[in-house]
Amino acid sequence: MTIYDISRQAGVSIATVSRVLNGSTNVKPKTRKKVMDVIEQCGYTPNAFARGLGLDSMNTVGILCADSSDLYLAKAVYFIERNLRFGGYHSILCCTGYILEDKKTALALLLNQRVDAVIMVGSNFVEADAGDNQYIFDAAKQVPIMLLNADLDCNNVYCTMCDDFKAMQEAALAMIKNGITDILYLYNSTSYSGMKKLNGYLSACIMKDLPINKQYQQFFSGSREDIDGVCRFLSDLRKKGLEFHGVLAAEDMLAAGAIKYAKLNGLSVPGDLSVIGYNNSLLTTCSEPEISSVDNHLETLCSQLVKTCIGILNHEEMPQKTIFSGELIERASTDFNINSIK
Amino acid sequence: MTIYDISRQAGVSIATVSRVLNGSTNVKPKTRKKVMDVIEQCGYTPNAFARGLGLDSMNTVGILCADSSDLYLAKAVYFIERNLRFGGYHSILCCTGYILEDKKTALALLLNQRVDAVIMVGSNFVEADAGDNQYIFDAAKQVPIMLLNADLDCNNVYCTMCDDFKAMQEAALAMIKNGITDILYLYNSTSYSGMKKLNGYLSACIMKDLPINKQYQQFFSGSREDIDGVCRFLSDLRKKGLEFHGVLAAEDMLAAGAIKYAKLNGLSVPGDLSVIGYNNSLLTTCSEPEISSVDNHLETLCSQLVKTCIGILNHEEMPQKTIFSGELIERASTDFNINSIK
DNA sequence: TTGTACGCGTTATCAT
DNA sequence: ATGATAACGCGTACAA
Repeated sequence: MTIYDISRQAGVSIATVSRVLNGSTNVKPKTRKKVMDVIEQCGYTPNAFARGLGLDSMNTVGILCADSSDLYLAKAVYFIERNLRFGGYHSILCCTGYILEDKKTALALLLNQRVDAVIMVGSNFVEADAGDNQYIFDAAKQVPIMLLNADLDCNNVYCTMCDDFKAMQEAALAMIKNGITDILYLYNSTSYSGMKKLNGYLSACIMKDLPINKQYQQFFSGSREDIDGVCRFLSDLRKKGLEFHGVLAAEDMLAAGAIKYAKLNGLSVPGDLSVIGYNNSLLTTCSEPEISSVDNHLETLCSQLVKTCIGILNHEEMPQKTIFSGELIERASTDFNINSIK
Repeated sequence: MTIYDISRQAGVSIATVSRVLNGSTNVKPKTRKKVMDVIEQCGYTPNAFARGLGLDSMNTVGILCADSSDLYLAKAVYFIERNLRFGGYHSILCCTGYILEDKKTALALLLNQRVDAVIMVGSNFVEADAGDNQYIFDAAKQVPIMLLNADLDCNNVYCTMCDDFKAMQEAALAMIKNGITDILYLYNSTSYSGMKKLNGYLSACIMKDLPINKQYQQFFSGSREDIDGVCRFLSDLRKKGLEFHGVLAAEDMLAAGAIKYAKLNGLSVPGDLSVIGYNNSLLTTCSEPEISSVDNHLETLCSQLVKTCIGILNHEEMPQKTIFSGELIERASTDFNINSIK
C-alpha cells in the first residue's frame, strides 16, 4: 500500500495525496475529503523510511544512558522518552555502560542512524579529562547534543541541570546549623555533578569554619546496588576510629547503607546519627526511619531538556544552559527542629 | 558524502562500492582495498534511511513498556536493549503507561516506524478480557511480537516467561512447612503473571489443607512506589482484627511495606512475622532485616527473549514459548531452619 | 487547485 | 569481476 495506490483509488495525483497527508491548505475541501476517505478505508500510513530519506529525518532522538536500570537514570529516561513522544519524536535508547570507548561506539551508532539529536542522560558522559570530551564536540558538529546534569561549553551543546553545588551546600549547612560538626561525606561518583556536590559540602564546612579533613570525604567504589557493601564500609570506618554524627551522601543508596549501619550498630537515627541522601528516590521511604534527601526535580529537568531540544530542532532560539534549584526534603533521618548537642 | 562520491574517488561504480560495503565476495582484493581506503579516508557511512528504504528494514526493534522507571521493568528494558544492540539491532523505546488505549497508540506508532519486531515488556500488556488483546493479534500479522512474562496463544507471538505459579507455590509451601498457617497474600496487579502468582499461593494452601479465606488475599491498589501506603494498609488490616504471621507479597515493594509495618508495630521479623517478596530487587537488601524474595532470573529471561527474537528475524525455527523456573532467595525476613511455632 | 517529474541514497538485477 | 540501471515510496519545485 503506497501513495500511488491511494492516488489511483482516489482519482488524483500523488502530489495531492501528499498534500492532504501533510496538511497543505492548497487543496479543495471536496478533494481532501475524497482522499481522506480512501486513506481511512485502506488504513494507509506513509512509509517512514521513504519519508526519512526525502526529509533526511525520521523524527528520532537518540538517548544515551550509562545504565537505564539505575533508579535515578531510569526515571530520567522515562520522563525524557514520554516528553519526546508527546512532542512527536521517537527515542532510540542506548545503554552504554561507564566505559568511555563504549560511549563513543554507542554515540557513533546513533549518528549513523541519522538521529535528529542526541540526549546524554547523566553527568557521567562528561569526563574530567577535557580531551576525553572530544567525542561530544565532534558529534555536536552533526546534531544538537543535550546534556542532563552536566556542563560543557560547546557550540550546539545544551545543558540542563540542577545546581547540585548549592543543594548539597544547603543540606550540609542544615546539618551544621543543627550542631553536627563531624559530618562524613560519602560519594560514589567523581563525575561533573559528583564533584559539584562534594564542593558544596566543602564550601559549607569552610563557611562555618569547620576543619576540612580528607578522612571525612569517603569514596565508595562498589556497585550502585550494594547497600550492604556501604554498610560494611561504614562499619570498617568506625572500627578504624573515625567518629561521625552526620552522614551526607551523594546518593540515596549510600544514605540507605548508613541507616543500615546505624541499626546494626545500635545507633539511633537521628539521635546518634543524622543522615541525608540525594535524589529523593524510592530508597528514602523504604528505609526505617525514612531518609531526608535532596530532590533535584528530575521531572522538571527532563521536561525542560526536551522542550529545549525540540525548540532547537525547530530552529528556535533556546538557552544554552538551564539551571534549576534542588530542594531538601526533610524526613525522619534528621531532626532540624531540635538542636541536639553532640 | 554519498556512495556516488566514493565511487567517483575510487574510480569504480557504485555497485562495486555497495558490494564492498556489504562484504560481497565477488570483488577483486585490489579493488576492495582501493575502495576501502577511500571510505576510510572520507569517514563515509551509508545513509541509514536509504538503506532502510531499499531493504525495508532499519534493524530496529520496538520496546513497549508500561513504565521504564519501575524497578523491575527498568532492568528488563536495560537487559533487552543491550542484548539487541549486541545482536545488531536498535531499540525504540515507548513507555505506554497502563491504559489500554495508550498501549494501542504506542504500538501503532512503532508499526508506522516500520520496526522489525515489537517486544512487550511486562505481563500487563496481556489483558484479562481476551477481546482486549485483539490489538496484539493484529500487530502480529505485521511483525513478530515478543512477550516477556506473559502468555498468549497466537501465531507470530513468542512468549518468554518465568513459571510464576510454581515459584510462588514453592514460596508459600516453604512458609507453611515452617509452621506458618495464617499467611497474608498481598498483590497489586491482576495481570496474567499476577494471577499466576495468586494461584500459586492458593494451590499451596489447598495442597496443605489450609482454609482458603478471601480476607487473606489482599489487593493493594496504590502506587507502585508507595511503601508507606502499604505499611498503613497493613496496619489497618490488623486493626480490623486480621491476624497473620506470614506475608507473601507479589512484589518486593509490598514486602518492604510489610517489614516497615512490623517495625512500627513492634513486631519482630521473622519471629512474629515472616515475609517473602517477589522479584529479588534492590528493595530486598535495603530493608533491615533483608527480605527473602523470589528471583525470576530476569537477565536470563531477557537474553533468551532477544535470542528468540533475532532468531525469528533470521527466519530460523524458534520455540513459541520458553519457560524458566524461579528461585527463592532466603534472607533474614524468614527463618526456615528453625520450626517456630506460632 | 492539481499534476508531472525529479531527487533522496541505497540495494539488487541484469548485462558485459 | 564490474558497471549500468531499475526499483524502493515519498516530498516538492515547477508547470499547467
